[in-house]
Amino acid sequence: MDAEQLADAFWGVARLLRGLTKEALAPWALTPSQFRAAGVLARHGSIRLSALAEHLRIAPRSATEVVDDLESRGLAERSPDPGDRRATLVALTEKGRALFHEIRAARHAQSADLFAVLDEQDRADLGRILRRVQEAAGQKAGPE
Amino acid sequence: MDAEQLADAFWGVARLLRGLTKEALAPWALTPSQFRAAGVLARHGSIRLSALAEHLRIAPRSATEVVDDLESRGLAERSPDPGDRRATLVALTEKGRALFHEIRAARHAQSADLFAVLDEQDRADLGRILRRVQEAAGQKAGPE
DNA sequence: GGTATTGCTGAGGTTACCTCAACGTGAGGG
DNA sequence: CCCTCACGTTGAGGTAACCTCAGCAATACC
Repeated sequence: MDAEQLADAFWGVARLLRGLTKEALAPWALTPSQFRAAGVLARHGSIRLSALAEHLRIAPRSATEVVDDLESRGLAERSPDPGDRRATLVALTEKGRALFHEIRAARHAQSADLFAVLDEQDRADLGRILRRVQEAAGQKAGPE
Repeated sequence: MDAEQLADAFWGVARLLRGLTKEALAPWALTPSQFRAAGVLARHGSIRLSALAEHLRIAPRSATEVVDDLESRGLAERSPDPGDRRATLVALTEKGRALFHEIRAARHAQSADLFAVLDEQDRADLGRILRRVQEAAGQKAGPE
């Protein structure tokens, strides 16, 4: 199996997954990048804007923007970092946490559907193979 | 292996591939979308703007833009469709074809590197599994 | 031959990023 | 103690890659 074909097959599935995420997000009018940010906040609790940017692998300035969006919708809130008055901490509000978990469940159900055609063996193989590719490329973490 | 984890592993590898393409394109200052369009033109020869848009799965108006870019760099050219004076045919120039093949070779080498950690069995499994997921989702073609 | 449709493009909008410069704050050296 | 330098965030402004909507030819249909 040739690398080119593998890459092609890859993009096909990637497109499917992107479609699913978009679909799961549509009812709540949340954009994928807002959802990703919410995911980081859900995992890490109250963190600095710059730390959020690092997790998302975007520039700090861009994190400001995503947080603005989430904040304007009451899903996240800023608070001053008590230990350093330059810094701002960001955290999900109760509403944000609830929405995040709701969407995550919907998306989970969808991707489960997508991969449901694979038997347990194939799923395990797929996971193992993907991880090996990532590790070999010196890639530690997935998309946070 | 849980669907969520599979999706995560997936995005990790997808990000790697995206990085590779960007890297291969950088020396020639070609954007990914221009490269994709060039690929369609390389495969299909002289086609209508609207047909190009379909292959790329973008709006016709957006194809106009990509073709503008390629044309301004001397990589593609428009010509009137002899059979329908409303339509415009687009094709790569000689220069465009040469550049496309050069970049394609570079990118091929890179993705071969990325998948080189896998043995033949894993590569075959990966290809088979990805295809099955796509077929089950009713997805015929890869990204043209 | 009048009406609907098709193919392209100008105008203008959106999303998700980016860089650069400014501003307040913190930290280390003399 | 103060001065300079580094850090954290944000305003201003830019970019790529899309989008829709409206307009203008040219074609197709009845």
